[in-house]
Amino acid sequence: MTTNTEFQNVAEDLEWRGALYNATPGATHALATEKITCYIGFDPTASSLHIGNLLPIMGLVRLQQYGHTPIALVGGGTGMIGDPGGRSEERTLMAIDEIDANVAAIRLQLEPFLDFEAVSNPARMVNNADWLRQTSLLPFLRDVGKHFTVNSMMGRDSVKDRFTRDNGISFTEFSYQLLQAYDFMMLYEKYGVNFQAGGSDQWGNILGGVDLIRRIHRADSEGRPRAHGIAYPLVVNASGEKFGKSIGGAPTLDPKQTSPYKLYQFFLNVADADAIPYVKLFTMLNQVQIGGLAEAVSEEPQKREAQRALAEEVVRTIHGQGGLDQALKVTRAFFGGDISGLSADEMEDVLDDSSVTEVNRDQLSGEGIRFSELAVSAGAGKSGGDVKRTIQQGGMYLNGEQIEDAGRLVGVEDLVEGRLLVIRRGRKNYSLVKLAE
RNA sequence: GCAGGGAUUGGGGAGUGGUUAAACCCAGCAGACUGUAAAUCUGCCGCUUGACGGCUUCGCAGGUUCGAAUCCUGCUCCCUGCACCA
Repeated sequence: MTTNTEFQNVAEDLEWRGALYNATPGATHALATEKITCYIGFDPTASSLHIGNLLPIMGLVRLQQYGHTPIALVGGGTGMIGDPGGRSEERTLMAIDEIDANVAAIRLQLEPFLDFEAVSNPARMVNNADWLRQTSLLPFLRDVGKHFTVNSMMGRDSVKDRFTRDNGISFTEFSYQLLQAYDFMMLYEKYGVNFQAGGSDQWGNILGGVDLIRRIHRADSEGRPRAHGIAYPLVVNASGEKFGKSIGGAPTLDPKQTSPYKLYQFFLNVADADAIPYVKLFTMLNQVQIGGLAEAVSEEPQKREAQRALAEEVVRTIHGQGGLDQALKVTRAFFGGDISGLSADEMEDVLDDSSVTEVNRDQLSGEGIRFSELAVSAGAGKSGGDVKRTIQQGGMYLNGEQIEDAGRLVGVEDLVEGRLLVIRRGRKNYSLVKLAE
C-alpha cells in the first residue's frame, strides 16, 4: 500500500479520483478541518460482497488513511426489510438465519481492508440488527415517523416508479428509508458518527438521515449541521454499462465463488478507456504512479500496464499476495499456452467451485464417457448439441488438446496425474473434472 | 364486476391455418483479426442426429381441421377504460 502525501485532505483526494459525486453543504470543509467518523452500510443480500461494493469499501479505507474513523455497518436489521432502491419488483423477504449468515460472511470480508487496531482512529464494525430488531413500533412512529412526510417520501426516485407499477410497493419496503435514517441517528447518538457515505443511489437515504439528525438534534452551537453525507458515483464502463456486469453476475470477493484468477482476469480485461479511471477508484496508487500508468496506456496500450497494475492491486488487496501469486501463475500457464506447467493441485485450487465437477471412476473405466456428455456435465456446454457445435467451430479442448469429435471417448488414461480432466471452451473458459474418491 | 387489449424461443419484437423451430434486433457462444483490447467479419444460438431426419415448443387445458403460434371454448395472469367501494 502506498502512502499518499499529495493531497491536503481526503476530500481533495476523492475528488481527484472521481470518487466524489455529491456532498452535503459543508461536508468537504468538515473533512478537511476535522476528524470525523463516517459509516457506510452493506446489505446482507448475498453471502459475499461483490466488486460493486469495492468503491464504498475503498472510500472507508481512504477516510481512515487520512485520520478519520471508519465504521462498516452490516445491515442485519435493514436486511429484514430490503432496500426498494432500483428494483422494479417487491423483494422476497429473506429468512433471518440466512441474513445472519450473510452478515457474518460479509464482516469477515470487510475486516482485511480496515485497521481495527489503529490508536487514534480504529475502525469499527456494527450491525444494525442490534437496535433495529428490538425497536418497538409505537415509539418509532412517534419519535421517528413524525419527522417524515409521506409526500416527500413518495418523491424519492428509489420508490417513484414503483407507484406506477401493478405490483406497487408494500408498506414494508416503503418504510425502508425511515430505517436507514434512523440508523444514521442511532450511530450518531451511540458512536458519534457524523458522516454517512454511500453510492449515489443511496443519496436520498443519506439525506434522510442527515435531515432526521438535524430535526432532532438541531444544528450545533455555531449553526453548522451536525451530520453530513457524501456519495460516490455510479461506476459505469466506457460503453455505459454498470461496472461489474459480467456473465453469471458480478465477480465476488469470495475466493470460493470467484477465484483470485478470475478476479484478476476480470480487471486485466478492462477496456483501455476504463483502466485509468478504475485504477483511481479502486487502488491506493498515488497521483505520480497513476500518471505514469496513464502515459503507458496512451503510448503502448497493448502492454496494458494500467490493467495489470489494476488487477494486481485489487487482487492483492482482496486475496493477499498469495492469492495474487496464484492468479499470476495460472494466468501465465493458461495464456502461455501450456497448462502442463500446472500441477493437478494447482489447477484445482485456482478454479472456483462453480467450474469444478466430479466424476466417478466407473464412468471413466471400460469404454469411457463421450466427450460431449462429459463437457455438459462439467458445465462447459448447455447441451450435447451446444458442445457439438462448439467442437465444429474448433472451440473445445481436453487437457489442452483440441477435440474434433464429440463422440471421442474419455477414459481413465486421459486423467492428468490420474485424477483430473481439464476442459477448455474457447480461449479462456476452463472447467475441471475431478475424479471422486 | 363490465367493456376493450394482450400473453411468442434469455430480453425486445414479427408472425393470423400449411413453404414456421418460428423474421428482425439485442444479449450470449465459437472462430478470424488483434493487445487475453475495442471495432469489424464469419458461423452458431429449443432438444436430438455424423447427416437426411426425428422430437418438443408460441400463458394453461380442451376442441375444430388432413394440418394451428395462427380458428373455437374454458381457465390463469397482465394492461386499459368504466363501475363498485370511498
